[in-house]
Amino acid sequence: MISFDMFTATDGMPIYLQIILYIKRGIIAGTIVDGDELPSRRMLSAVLGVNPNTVQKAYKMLEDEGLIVSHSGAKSCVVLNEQTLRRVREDLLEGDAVQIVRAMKQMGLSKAEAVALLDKYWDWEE
Amino acid sequence: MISFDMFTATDGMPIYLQIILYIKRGIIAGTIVDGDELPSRRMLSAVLGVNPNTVQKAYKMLEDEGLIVSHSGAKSCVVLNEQTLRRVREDLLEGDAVQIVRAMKQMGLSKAEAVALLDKYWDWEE
Amino acid sequence: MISFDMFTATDGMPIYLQIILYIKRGIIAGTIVDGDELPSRRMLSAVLGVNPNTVQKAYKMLEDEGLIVSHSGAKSCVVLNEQTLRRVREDLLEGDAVQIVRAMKQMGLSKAEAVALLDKYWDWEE
Amino acid sequence: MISFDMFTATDGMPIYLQIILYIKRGIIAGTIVDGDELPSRRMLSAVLGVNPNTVQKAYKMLEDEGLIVSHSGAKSCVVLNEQTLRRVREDLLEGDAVQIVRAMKQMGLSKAEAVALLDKYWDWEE
DNA sequence: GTGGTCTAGACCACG
DNA sequence: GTGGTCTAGACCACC
Repeated sequence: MISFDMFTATDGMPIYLQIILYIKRGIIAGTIVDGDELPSRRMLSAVLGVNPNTVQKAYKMLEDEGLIVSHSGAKSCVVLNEQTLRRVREDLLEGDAVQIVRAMKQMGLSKAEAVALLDKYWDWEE
Repeated sequence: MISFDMFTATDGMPIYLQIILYIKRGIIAGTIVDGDELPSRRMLSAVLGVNPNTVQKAYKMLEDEGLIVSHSGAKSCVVLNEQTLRRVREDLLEGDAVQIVRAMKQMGLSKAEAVALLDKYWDWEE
Repeated sequence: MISFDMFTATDGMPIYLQIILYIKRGIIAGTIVDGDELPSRRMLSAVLGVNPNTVQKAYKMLEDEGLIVSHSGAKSCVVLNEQTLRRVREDLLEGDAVQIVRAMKQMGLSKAEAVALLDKYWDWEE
Repeated sequence: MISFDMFTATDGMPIYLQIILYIKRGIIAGTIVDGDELPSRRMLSAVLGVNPNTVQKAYKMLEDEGLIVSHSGAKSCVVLNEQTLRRVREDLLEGDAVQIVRAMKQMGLSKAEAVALLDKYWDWEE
């Protein structure tokens, strides 16, 4: 069972997109693997403090994308093969990296300053 | 005059928040300084391809936050002192850094891998 | 024993309401009379291709309405007296008629056209 | 502009389906013709006493079906050609008639009784 | 003002 | 318990 304890709200990004992001990142990290059961809509919504419907929307989009399967009355399961895993990995890594670099450049940081910033906050705990 | 040529969409974030974010990053970068004139609402909306009302909303929130002043009939000007500049800087840098670190950790990257990723995409142009 | 072979879906109406409706129409038609045994929950659910819980819900509501009695371990029986029968009859006939008339009027039919339409489809078998 | 004063709630049928039905029946009746403007989401929702979102859903499905077109900021318009009009007409007339006949037969009415019922309630006003 | 979308809460059908 | 859907309310972007 996947745990969602690290999840926190972020900016103005819609919650359901954040949930999708979180799951995809877990897939990339290898903490979510083929056959894993997702937490139920109710449980996850309770943990995140959001409406079950918001989780439902995220799960639905993941299902449409072919990353999970849902059957009424049964838990939703992650279904991954080599190809989809690679696709998710490339999309997300590149997307995140590009966005991060753009943000730092807009703030006028040099590459060295960016690395220093990363280093500074890496072990920062909230 | 501030130029907005680099503007690009960011996930599901509302457009007016993206505009605010872009301006704040420019302030941090030093490309926007105290006394600068903001482009007119109609010009900026034309450049960004969005509705003038949307720009208006962003400017209004920046004004409420005390970062710009608008005189009716005249251009809007950026108003910065040491204190507000530092506040904006810390808010944004910290917020971005925390978000970046969380994303990379969720993907299971080590600090070294994160730095390598940053390095790889830094000079990447789209 | 009541038979349910004609049962078909009706728009977006919840299934348990359709079951209730079907039984009430049978009561009006006289095919279901005082003292009749209802089919068991599992048999009816098998015949209709729905979940036993759904049938259970319909029976429960009919029981609350006083139209049937259930003894644990025994079959459910229909309980009708003159008064309840008349009430059911009037409610349903009137409800259906009003709805039918409204539908036909909304489609711009005259009374004669409505009767003609009824006549045309009365002996129509699917 | 189409008026919705005759609209009333019906059974367990979802509200958005009722709205769709109402509009389609108006099309059949000829009271709604090609090029007509639909009432805005807010206005109609106020008249019907439902949430704007419910109307939105009905309009969206009608748009997907090709019966209306919507542009953000402008009113939604009905778009009809001979072919779609005929399709709507046949679908609805047949569907309504079949359902009406089935309901009446389930209640054990003869054709004559059905016609009499129709006649009785035709001039009935609520 | 307009339409579009996100979040929320309740209910239905299923195991 | 599970997932699916309908209704509700608020906000965003556009005219």
